[in-house]
Amino acid sequence: MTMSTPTPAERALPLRERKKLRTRKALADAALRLFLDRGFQETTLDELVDAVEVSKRTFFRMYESKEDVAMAAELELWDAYVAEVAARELHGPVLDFLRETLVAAITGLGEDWDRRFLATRGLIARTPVLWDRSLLRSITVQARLVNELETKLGVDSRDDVRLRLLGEVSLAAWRCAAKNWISGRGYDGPQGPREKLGHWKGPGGSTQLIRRVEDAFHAIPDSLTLTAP
Amino acid sequence: MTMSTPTPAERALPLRERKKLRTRKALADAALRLFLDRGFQETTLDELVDAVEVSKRTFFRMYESKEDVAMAAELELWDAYVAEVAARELHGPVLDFLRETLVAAITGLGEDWDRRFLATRGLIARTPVLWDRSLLRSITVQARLVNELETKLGVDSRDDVRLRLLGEVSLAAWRCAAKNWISGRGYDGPQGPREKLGHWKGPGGSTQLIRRVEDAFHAIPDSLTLTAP
DNA sequence: ACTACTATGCCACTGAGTGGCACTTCTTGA
DNA sequence: TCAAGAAGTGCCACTCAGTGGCATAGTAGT
Repeated sequence: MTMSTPTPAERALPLRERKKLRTRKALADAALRLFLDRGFQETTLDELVDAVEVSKRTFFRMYESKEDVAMAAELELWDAYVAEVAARELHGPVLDFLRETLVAAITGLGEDWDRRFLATRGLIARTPVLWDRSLLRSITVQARLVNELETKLGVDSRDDVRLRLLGEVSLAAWRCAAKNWISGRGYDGPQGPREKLGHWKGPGGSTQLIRRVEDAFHAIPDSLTLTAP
Repeated sequence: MTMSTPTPAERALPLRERKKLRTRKALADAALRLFLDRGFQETTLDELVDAVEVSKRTFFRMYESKEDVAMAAELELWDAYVAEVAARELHGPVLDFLRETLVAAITGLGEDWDRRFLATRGLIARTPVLWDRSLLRSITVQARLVNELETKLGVDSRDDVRLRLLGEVSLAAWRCAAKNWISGRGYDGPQGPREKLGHWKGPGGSTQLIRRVEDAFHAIPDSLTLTAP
């Protein structure tokens, strides 16, 4: 386990918690490295656990499954998203709220996350079981979001359908955005070429990801009226 | 393995195929019975396989996983849906097309399916792993649908986002519909009380399911403009 | 009947995930 | 400062889905 200079936030936590977070992070880092190197299926949990010098039992106290540790970066995003939704005031169109909040969550995660997430999505894209799990997580987070929004709006179960649909649509937009972000490098979205933008965090960076997200959200109304000749 | 009077469609198939389909069905039936009786997690594959007097190896030639055999009825629906989409002419609003086709697929599956599907959804609702798997399948079918629609429409990858979003939204509507169908028995949708309808296949029948589907699809445009005070 | 072919059975094996208990390490309160 | 007590960890045996390989039995075509 490598030592690193603890952030102020870490310092505030009791020693026990800090240690726990450190092995948690060590597991995620080693997992990403091993999986990228040898492949997800090809790497066994025992190998991962040996590399971090932790028992398998401890691993399962940190992560629910082998898939989850590979997608640790994505799980961080979802936690940030839900927290952001809970923290923000809600008024105006809910769909806009969900988009803005998602963008805010991405922005708030920093550059290190940026790199890890890019690598993670690459791994997910070429590993079917991870792809499935990622899909599933994106739907599960929708339930958490809708739950939060219900409290905020105080809706009864009658309006439920609309709210749930809205959650589904938002996460659907996310999935489209994330897919395009990884696969389509040379694509200029409806907002025109990117060179004019000025500062952005390089190819595949979170700035590009955010643009994909906004493109996808903006495409929603049009998609509903899509008509065949 | 119980014998039953073969339908004309079955008679057309070679003997080998018929046998295969029969064990396939026997597995699905026994699985549903056992899982409903003892619970999904509590029943092992070996027990199921023993009950049908088939080897475990054979089981995995029929179904991909333990989850899949429990959701056999749902898989039938998805196959029917995709087939229906492939068979129909496409013109007019694509969202309407997807709704109508889904309704047609449900209608075409018959009363036996009706009963099995109701039981299946009940099982899914109280079994987390099945719930997850069902969610996943509903997203996977979306990929198949979009694929089919792409061929029909001849769209380039630029329009892809809209088409994919449309697929996502449709399946999202389905998930809402299916959830409400199982959980909310006493709920009168926006189309008014049901007693006036005349013929329908009883509580939880596919006629009710279809109404849920139509309600959910109709709620889509409204949900997008949902606004907080 | 003879030959493809293909579905099935059998069996050993992998590997994720769990339960239980002993052990170590941190926290807390007197 | 030191003794509980709590929380985290390691070890080990176990369950059970899912797979690979090969022998066998039943089916289709000639």
